[in-house]
Amino acid sequence: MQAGQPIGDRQREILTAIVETFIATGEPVGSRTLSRASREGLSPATIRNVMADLADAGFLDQPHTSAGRVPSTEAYRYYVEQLTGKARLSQEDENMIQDSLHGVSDVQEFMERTSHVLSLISHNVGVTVAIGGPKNALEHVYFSRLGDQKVLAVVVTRSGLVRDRVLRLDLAQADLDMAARFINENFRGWTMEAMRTELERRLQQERSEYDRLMSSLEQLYRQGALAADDSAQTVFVEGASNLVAGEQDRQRLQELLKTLEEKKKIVDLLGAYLDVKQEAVRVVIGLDQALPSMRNFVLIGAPARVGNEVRGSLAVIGPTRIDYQNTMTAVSYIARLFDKILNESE
Amino acid sequence: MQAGQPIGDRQREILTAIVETFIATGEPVGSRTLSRASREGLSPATIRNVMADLADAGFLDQPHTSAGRVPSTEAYRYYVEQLTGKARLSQEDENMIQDSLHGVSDVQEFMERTSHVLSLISHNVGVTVAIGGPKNALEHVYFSRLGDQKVLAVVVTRSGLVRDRVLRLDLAQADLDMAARFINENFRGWTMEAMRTELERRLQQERSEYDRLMSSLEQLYRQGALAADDSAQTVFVEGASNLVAGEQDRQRLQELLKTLEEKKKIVDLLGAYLDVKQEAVRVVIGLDQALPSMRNFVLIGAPARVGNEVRGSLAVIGPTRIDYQNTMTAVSYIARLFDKILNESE
DNA sequence: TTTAGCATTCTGTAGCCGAGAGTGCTAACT
DNA sequence: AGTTAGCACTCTCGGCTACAGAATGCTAAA
Repeated sequence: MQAGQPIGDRQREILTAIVETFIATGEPVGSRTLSRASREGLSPATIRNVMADLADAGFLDQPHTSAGRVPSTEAYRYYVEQLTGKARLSQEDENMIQDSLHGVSDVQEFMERTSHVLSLISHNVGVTVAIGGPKNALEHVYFSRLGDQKVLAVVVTRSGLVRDRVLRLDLAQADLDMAARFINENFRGWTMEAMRTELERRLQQERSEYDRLMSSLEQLYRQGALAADDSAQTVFVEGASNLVAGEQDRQRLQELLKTLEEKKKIVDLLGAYLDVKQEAVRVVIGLDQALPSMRNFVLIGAPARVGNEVRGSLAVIGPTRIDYQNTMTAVSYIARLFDKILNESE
Repeated sequence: MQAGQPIGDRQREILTAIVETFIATGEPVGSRTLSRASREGLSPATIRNVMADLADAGFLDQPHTSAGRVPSTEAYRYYVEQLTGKARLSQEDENMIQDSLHGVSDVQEFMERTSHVLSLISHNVGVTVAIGGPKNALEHVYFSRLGDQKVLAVVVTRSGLVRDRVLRLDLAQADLDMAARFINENFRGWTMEAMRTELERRLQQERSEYDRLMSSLEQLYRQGALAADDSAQTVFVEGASNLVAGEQDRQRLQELLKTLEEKKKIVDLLGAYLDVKQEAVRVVIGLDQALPSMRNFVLIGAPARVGNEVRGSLAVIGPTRIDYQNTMTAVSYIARLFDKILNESE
């Protein structure tokens, strides 16, 4: 068989068996083991032939001459494509999710709990990012003078997301109140994005005449009082301790944990791979492209949306040797749940 | 020398040397090494005698017959007591702290960054807890109906802490506004604690006559709309990856990381050991009392206060073999900085 | 009181051996 | 042509031994 050729039935079957056995045991798979497991009762020798072909085609690696075979990155990709996706969550896992997420009503909390429950179910690292999208509708703003040069700005969106930030500004409470009243009266219900462009337009236009209100607004706007919403991303990483069992090399383990501690990298990772437009669960095999420390790691994730609006993303990060089927089902289940639960509250 | 006796000059000197060498190298310390390092030029034999005494007194352990000595828990305690505390932060560390904490103006953010910078400086785990104390003065409340059965409650305190929570309640926006206005007009500037007791009193008193406002208030109060402030503790744990290098036993390493993931345990730990009344840095040697997985671990922490009010706590968690002097100075430095920086903003 | 010397004890590493597992190839079988 | 049995070969891993190195404890001398 040539490298890169499509593979036949028997090869597919054996490849699948190898991947599954390796995922289950973590040890290189030999022809004898496979022969015993195969329901067609093929002899080890036959299987060896097939394995040699698969190895030529780049689906199998061999740690050393006389060891069994280990699935290559390609093999995992192929395996995942084969997966029917019609598996169901175990009752136990489903209960766990329901218990954990029941009654939650805001994105932040949902994401926090999700990362936890994902780590429990997958026995790997659960990762979630909550995003305050620019499409959120403004509900209410509130400014409060804290002291010299300090102003607290609170923005509440219709979906219940609350963002606060402290600005360096010296405005009197009266001016702040005026500014807040202006915004609340004029922009309630607008999306954050629209509100900001409109506000900017007005500021431009009326800049000439010196106006107390406009001046306050300008200052607040420039300091980002109203930008608080978009790029605010909160990252939750849970279950990093699960990696200890899987990773033998201490050096690598440490790098791995360190990477997970860098929130920004996590945001970028999810951002890069989880296509916002696509709803389905995405499986990315071979994370070392993005994060060198994550050689042999995979990402199983999905965007979390309410209706058409993306509010964050959820994923499991784990070694290639992960239970794809189960993890995918769990991720997809929770992504749907997200929509269902949070849709009510809008 | 009897166990429990006070120790003499030479013994103290040698004990200190042992502790310091062990902290530096991590290997059991032998008499020859010590003899070479000792500036008095004592012979190994002499030192062996002293070491035998110290071992009798319970300050030294011996991993096995022909190994060097290792400081016992008692030895660390003694060592820490000896520490003068007049050490200064290295310029480098000081810069790192200043860069990291400069311009921060709220407790949450301060704590988040502190845990990070502490982990960098100590090469161990930086842990902080931000507390919204009951003594916080109320600035403003805001209620918003989100949809069926859902109400968003936002509480802002004078110090700029913002707490939001979603309640299951079915009240009209008009009722919510009325309730909010009532609270804002009557209780602005009260401490959360005082506000709640007074509110409860009034609710008791006027329960008989059915009043729309009172009913709304009661429902909000019962659902914890105003309790959001006290027990709200946010935990930041940073630098767990540093433990990988130090801990050999994988099993233990995993337990350790798992423990650090349980936020509640961390809160309890800091709560139990950091005496609110005491200002100084506290060093707790032997954390296994509280957390069995933390055998051979120590806590170096301090309460974080603004004026007389405690707003959180910060600490480093690491193995007994930690740089006490430097860590203590850093913790104490940041604790003072906390007061200084945040005092301005009130 | 301190030191030198020495027998003793324990660890860690290197090397060796044999068992076990697996492959690849060839030749026989269906 | 596809499948299987047989066999030589390779590589890992666990156990065992031997040995060097580091420290100790004790005794006796300075």
